[in-house]
Amino acid sequence: MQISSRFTMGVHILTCMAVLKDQMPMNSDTIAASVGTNRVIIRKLFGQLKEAGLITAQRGNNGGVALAKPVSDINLLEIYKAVDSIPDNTLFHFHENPSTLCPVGRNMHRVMDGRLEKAQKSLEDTLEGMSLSDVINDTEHWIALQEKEA
Amino acid sequence: MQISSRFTMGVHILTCMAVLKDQMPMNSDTIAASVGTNRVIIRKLFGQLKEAGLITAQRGNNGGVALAKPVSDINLLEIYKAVDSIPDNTLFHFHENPSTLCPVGRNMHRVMDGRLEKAQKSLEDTLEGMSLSDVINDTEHWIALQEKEA
DNA sequence: TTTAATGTAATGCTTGCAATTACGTTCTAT
DNA sequence: ATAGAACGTAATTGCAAGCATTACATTAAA
Repeated sequence: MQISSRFTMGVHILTCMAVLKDQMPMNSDTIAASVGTNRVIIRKLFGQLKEAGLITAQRGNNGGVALAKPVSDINLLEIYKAVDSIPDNTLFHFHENPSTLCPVGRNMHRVMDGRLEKAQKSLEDTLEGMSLSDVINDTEHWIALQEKEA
Repeated sequence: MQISSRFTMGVHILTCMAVLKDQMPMNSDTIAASVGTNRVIIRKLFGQLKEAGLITAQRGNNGGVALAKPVSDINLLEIYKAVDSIPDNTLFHFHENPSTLCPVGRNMHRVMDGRLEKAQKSLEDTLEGMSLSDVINDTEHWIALQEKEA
């Protein structure tokens, strides 16, 4: 199985908010158009990003969302954890009913759980080392190049 | 989402084959009982493990499966790749239709693809560094402890 | 008070996993 | 030869999750 696209959508949302800041306040319609999905999907993600303290949201006329902290203080792991509701240390799905009678089945969890945690942690550590501000810089770099060409 | 339990089942199968080697040749019924699933599930995994060159299978009376190489030559990444059919570099599911009109949407793939690959690779590198023989040793260690207690 | 925005409940569609039944195929032992 | 044991595989079902969509509730500014 794959990790859901909510993660890349979450990064996309925050990048939009930073790069298109002259269009603030951003709303779910604008972002949904950029992401290519429905506004309700975006609003659900707003809720999760807000919950994680990454954005603030304002209802009402001229409402919309805004970044809650400097983008240099946000890393990709935070976004991943905010939107991809995988409980801790369960990226790998263990088969549930190994036999307690078989000496191998009886010990599989004991033997494997630590290894699975370690594998998951290396993925998460890598994401943690990636800053949202770098993603934004790269995006702006490409936009600048494309504007020069045009 | 989670990575399917086929991975942990695959490790379980190979561990059974190594640890319970006095019961060879192993068959799908015995292993299905240890894993706690149906024999057809196990046979499908046999097919994938065979495809990956990890085991051999013999039909017919007194058939069954056997390890195709020394367990010290098998690492957990091989098992993962054998059974968890995630095409290369697609552990993360990217949202499919970012707008080409929006300067952010237009560049999301360019900016993110390399980062996602890198994150996936750290998970895979960690699995690659884990040997099946270590898993088997740990399992046998626990079995020995439990036999001493009894 | 109108309007624009988020929040959320309900529904449907699709996909993938796991389990199961049933049957086909192959090989050994007698 | 043939009976039986084993893998191989097709078809079906149940179930859960993701994503999309519609509809409506709530909020707040102009």
